[in-house]
Amino acid sequence: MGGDDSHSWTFRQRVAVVVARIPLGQVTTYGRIATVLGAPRSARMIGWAMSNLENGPDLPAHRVVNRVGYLSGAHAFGVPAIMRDLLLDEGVPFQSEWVVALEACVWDPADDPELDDAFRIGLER
DNA sequence: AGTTTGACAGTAT
DNA sequence: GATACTGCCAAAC
Repeated sequence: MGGDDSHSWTFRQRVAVVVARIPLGQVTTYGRIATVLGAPRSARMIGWAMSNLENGPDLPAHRVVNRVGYLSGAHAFGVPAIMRDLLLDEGVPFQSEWVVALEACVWDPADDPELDDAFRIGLER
C-alpha cells in the first residue's frame, strides 16, 4: 500500500461514487450517504459536496432527497420542476408535489456490498 | 488563519 | 405534526 496519499479521494468524490450507484426508480437521503461514508452526523456535507460537484450526465443527483422525501435540492437544477420531472419519469411515487413517497422507493447505500468494494478500489489508487 | 456557508439530521419544545 | 435550536465539517472567502 502506498501510504503517501491513501486517502486521495476528496469528500465530494466519495459522495459521487455513492450517488452514481443509486438504482433507477429509487432515491436515497443525504443522511444515508453520510452514514455510509462514515460520517453519520455530517449530512450537511453531502448537500454541500453535491452543489460544488461538477454534475456529469451519468450522475443521478436528482435521486437524492432529504429525510422526509422533500426535494430540497430541486433549486440546483435551475428550474425546480426538472428534478421532479426526472423522478416522475423514472416512476418514483410521490406523496405530494415536491415530496416523494420514501417508504416505497428509498434505497440504502449501506445495503449495497458492491459499494464498499468501490471504495476499496478508490483507497488503493 | 478566522469567518461564513451549505441540495441536512436529530432532538427538544 | 410543526417549529426552533444545535451539531457537523469540508471548502470557499
